[in-house]
Amino acid sequence: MPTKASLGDLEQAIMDVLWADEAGTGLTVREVSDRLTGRDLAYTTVMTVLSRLEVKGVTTRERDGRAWRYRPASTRESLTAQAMRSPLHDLSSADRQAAILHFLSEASADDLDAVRTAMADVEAKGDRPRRRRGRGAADSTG
Amino acid sequence: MPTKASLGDLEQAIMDVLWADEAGTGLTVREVSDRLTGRDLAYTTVMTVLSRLEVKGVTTRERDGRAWRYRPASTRESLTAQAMRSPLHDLSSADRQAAILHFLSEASADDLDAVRTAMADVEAKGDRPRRRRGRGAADSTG
DNA sequence: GTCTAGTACTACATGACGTCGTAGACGCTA
DNA sequence: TAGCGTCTACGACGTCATGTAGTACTAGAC
Repeated sequence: MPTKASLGDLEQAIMDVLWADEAGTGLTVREVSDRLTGRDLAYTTVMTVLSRLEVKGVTTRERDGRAWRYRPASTRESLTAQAMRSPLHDLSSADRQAAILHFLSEASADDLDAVRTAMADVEAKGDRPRRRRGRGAADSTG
Repeated sequence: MPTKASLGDLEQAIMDVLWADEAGTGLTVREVSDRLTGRDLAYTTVMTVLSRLEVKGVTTRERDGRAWRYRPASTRESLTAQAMRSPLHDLSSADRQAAILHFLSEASADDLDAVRTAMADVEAKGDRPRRRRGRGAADSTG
């Protein structure tokens, strides 16, 4: 898996389509292509990007007859979290702390709320080995 | 000012040198070049990268005789914080929350401590009622 | 004038991405 | 069995970011 999970515009747009798939059975190239509104791309373009995404490990695919069905390899929030973590990766502990402080000091009120809520959640889970599906923030996106 | 502040390896290494400059008066190309240990680069290579960094807005420079003195345009933590913020940029509020939750749920104990401390700090400073979208993204960072 | 140390400008390779075209395989149908 | 439509595999090309560096020009020091 790539430590760096930054995607290009089209790659991002295609991941959005994949993440929006309610059924969760995955989408064929044709289906992704049809749902990519606003862009008028050749079928092969979508296919190429989907393949690259699979090579990067961002999607998985299974055969469905002659076609492939693509699914996101991870949730949007997981990928986002990974992208947030990545800049911290090579820093010393002190630098990480400073960066986190900086990050929070410039965060919006909404984001700070999210952090508070999440911290409570994480601490609740960490303090006791109790397994409790909280608040539903974790499963909004498949 | 690029929203995206991801740097290449050499760019990063050069920023490290710049950040390590205690004097704070900035470094010339020659000085940066000399302090870049481990790499045996042509003077012009360093110069080129320093110029690009300046174009990107990551460094500033002032004349010192015929030479330029380069300084980081922002602190390491500021740039890192910006890089952490960037993946959240285009997400809906719900997705941001989910991503933040995910980020924290996989953070190390040290990082969680840092978050706690930072939260306390931030809250102490901004004691006003939340719910406000008061301070946004205004910083020297640019 | 000639050195020397800087800068400016140009260049080239590689890799990531966006964008397709072509060739070949598979299944259905006239 | 020959077509036709639908897929995939592979290859290609343009552009942009990065790493890397050469050459030309310039301002002081001798």
